[in-house]
Amino acid sequence: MKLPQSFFLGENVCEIAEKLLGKVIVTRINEQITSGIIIETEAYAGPIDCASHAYNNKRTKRTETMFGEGGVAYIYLIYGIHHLFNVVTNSKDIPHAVLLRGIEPLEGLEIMQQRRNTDKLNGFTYGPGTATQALGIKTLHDGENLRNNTIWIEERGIIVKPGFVIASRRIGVDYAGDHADWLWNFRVKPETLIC
DNA sequence: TATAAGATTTACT
DNA sequence: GTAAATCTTATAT
Repeated sequence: MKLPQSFFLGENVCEIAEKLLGKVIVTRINEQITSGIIIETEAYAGPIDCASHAYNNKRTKRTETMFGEGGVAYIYLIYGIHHLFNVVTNSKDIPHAVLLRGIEPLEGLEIMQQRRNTDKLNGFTYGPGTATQALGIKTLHDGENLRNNTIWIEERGIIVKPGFVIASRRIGVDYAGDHADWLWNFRVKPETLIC
C-alpha cells in the first residue's frame, strides 16, 4: 500500500517524521527495484528552524522544492559528495521536510551493495548519505512526486513497539544554536520492529 | 568574480 | 583522531 498524499500534508512535521519509522521506502531506478525499512528520520520545520536550508522562508533555486506541496522528494548535495533524501511535508509554500537518515535493507540487497561498493550484509545503509546512495537516489530525482513509480513510500503493516521510538537531538547542526537541542531526531532499533 | 562553509563519509595516521 | 573529497549558496570585493 503506497502512502496517500494526505499522509504528507499534516502541519506537524515531527509527527510525520515519527510516523515514517517502520514504513518502507521503495525506488525503481533503471528498472531496478530496491527497498528498505525506514529506521531513522529527522524533522526540519523551515521558517522557524535555524538548522533548515529554508530558515526564515529563504527561497533559493535549491530550497524551492521544499516550498511545494507535501509528498515530493527534496534531494540535495552536501559537501559536494553526498546526496541527501528528504520528504517534503505540509501545504504549498510551507517548507517543512523530513530527512531520511537510515534504512534497513529489504529488497534488492545485491543492487544496494553494488551501489555502496561493499559486500557487507548489515549496517551499510545507515547514515543519510549512504542510505540515499544505496537506494540509487541522485539530485536528478529532486522534485520527484512520491506518487510516481520512481520513488515512493509504502505501508506494509510493520509496527514499532510502543515506547521504543528513541527521540534525540539532531545531528550535525550544532551551528543552529538552541534549535540543535530540539528532540527532532527519531529512530528505532530493527529488533523493536514487528513485521 | 572570489572565498568560505555546510543536514557527511571514508581512508589514513 | 584527523583530513580529504569537492558542489551549492551566501557574502564579500
